[in-house]
Amino acid sequence: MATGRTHRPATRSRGIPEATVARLPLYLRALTALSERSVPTVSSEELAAAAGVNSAKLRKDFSYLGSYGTRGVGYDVEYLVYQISRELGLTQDWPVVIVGIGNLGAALANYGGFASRGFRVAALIDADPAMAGKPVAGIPVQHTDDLEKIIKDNGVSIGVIATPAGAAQQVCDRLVAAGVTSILNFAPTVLSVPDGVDVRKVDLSIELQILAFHEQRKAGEEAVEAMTDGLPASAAAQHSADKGPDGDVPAVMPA
Amino acid sequence: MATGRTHRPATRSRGIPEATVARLPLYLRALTALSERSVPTVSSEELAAAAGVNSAKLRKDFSYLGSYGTRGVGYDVEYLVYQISRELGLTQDWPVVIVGIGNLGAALANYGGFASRGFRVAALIDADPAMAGKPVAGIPVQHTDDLEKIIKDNGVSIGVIATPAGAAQQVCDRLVAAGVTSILNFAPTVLSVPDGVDVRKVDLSIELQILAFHEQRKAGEEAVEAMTDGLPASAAAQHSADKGPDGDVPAVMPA
DNA sequence: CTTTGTGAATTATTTCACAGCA
DNA sequence: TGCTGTGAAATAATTCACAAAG
Repeated sequence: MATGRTHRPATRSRGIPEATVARLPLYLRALTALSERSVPTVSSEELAAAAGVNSAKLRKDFSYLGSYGTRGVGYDVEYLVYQISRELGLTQDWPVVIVGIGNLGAALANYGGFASRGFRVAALIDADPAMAGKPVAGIPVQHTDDLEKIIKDNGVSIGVIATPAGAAQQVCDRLVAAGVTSILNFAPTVLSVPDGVDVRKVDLSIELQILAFHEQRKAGEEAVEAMTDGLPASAAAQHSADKGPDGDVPAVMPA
Repeated sequence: MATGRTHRPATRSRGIPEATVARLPLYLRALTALSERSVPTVSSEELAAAAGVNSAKLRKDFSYLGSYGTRGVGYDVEYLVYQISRELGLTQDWPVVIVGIGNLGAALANYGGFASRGFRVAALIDADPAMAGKPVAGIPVQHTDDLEKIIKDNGVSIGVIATPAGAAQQVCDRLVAAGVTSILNFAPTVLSVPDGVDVRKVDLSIELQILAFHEQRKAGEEAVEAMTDGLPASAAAQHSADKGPDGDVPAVMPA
């Protein structure tokens, strides 16, 4: 049973829709920026604009968390930051390991956003013996042989895979066997994992292909542009750009 | 009307659902692998397994493209590769520029997956004068001052932003003004763009936060595990892991 | 008078399940 | 027979639109 779960719509519910969960980080980022500017409260309209969604969606999203706003006023920025952080589990420390310290792995290790919110790079792991001991982003790279020990010693439950595609599944299997239950995969491969393990993928190549699809369509339409006939205007055509800037569905990366 | 569009369900239709479009690259990758192994045909069941989705979804997805399979047999690998490539617009060349050649930008420039399928890194652009002229991945970095000229001279319609968050919107505005209509944003910011411009984002930080959310839930459930009572087991919790390996919704990156 | 919170309506996506073609 | 293609049913997500709280 995929991450099993019993389920129950009953009572209070704790069933936050996946689509909502995916937007919480966006709200949190916008709120953090407001917090840094010492803005005390914000309306759903303003916050929605900052996060690039519409206000109805934002309010509905927040309604799954509880009633944290004040009618006629808006939301208390600090309070919301705390509530969302807690909901996302960011009030605790999450040690993360990055496996595969090539160009991308190094870029991820150097990426600041990590430390900021609950995440801490506990270790960098690479299969190349020549890399062992060399510091990347101030952290010494360790050899793959010690992967299991590193995971266990640091209590790591989240792993980032930035290896070549060919090595990804094997690395994934070892991470999972060692106790990792969440994986962020940058390798252009579909990983298979047992139930209870979450995988998210980031794939540049897929993203570019999706853009190419829409790009091609734009080009084709220029030609058909004229015929704005009054017929079945049919097909909605929502793709990305919802209202404003929006970014949308899934993500991807190299392929 | 996001990216405008007139549309017409009529006749053949050309309204491929966004969720389907997002999966086509996955199918294409799996098919390409089969093609390299000279596998002539594949069933929806096999291909679905390779792509990490279920076969009903795959067949439904393909049904939007047309009837490319043979009942009782399956799909011709080469033919499907061609059809999907064409649908995604990969049979043409897409010059791409990468703006912001830091750790990440360099990693992207070095990333092989680019060239493979229709995409070509036409130029690397950075604001640091010290970078100008230095080759990264064999391509000389050019200065931001020449951004507009580079876009126009190369007929670029897809831009990748890998700058710090603070510079992203400005770079985006210039790209759009110069003619770019599709943007892949790696900077942890919401970009605003005019209608007709597509933006997709890749955000490491958001992905990690989504994983943390599910991770936290897993931990919480261990405690409640026992009480499989018929009462308010509450919280649904369908999150990721669909059936098999699946990878799911949106994607993200640095924050 | 303003802005939240939320049922109800709408739209999108997934899954079922099976008729029908090769 | 085996497997595709697809209506119809089931789920999920979004948007509307408004009552009610401050």
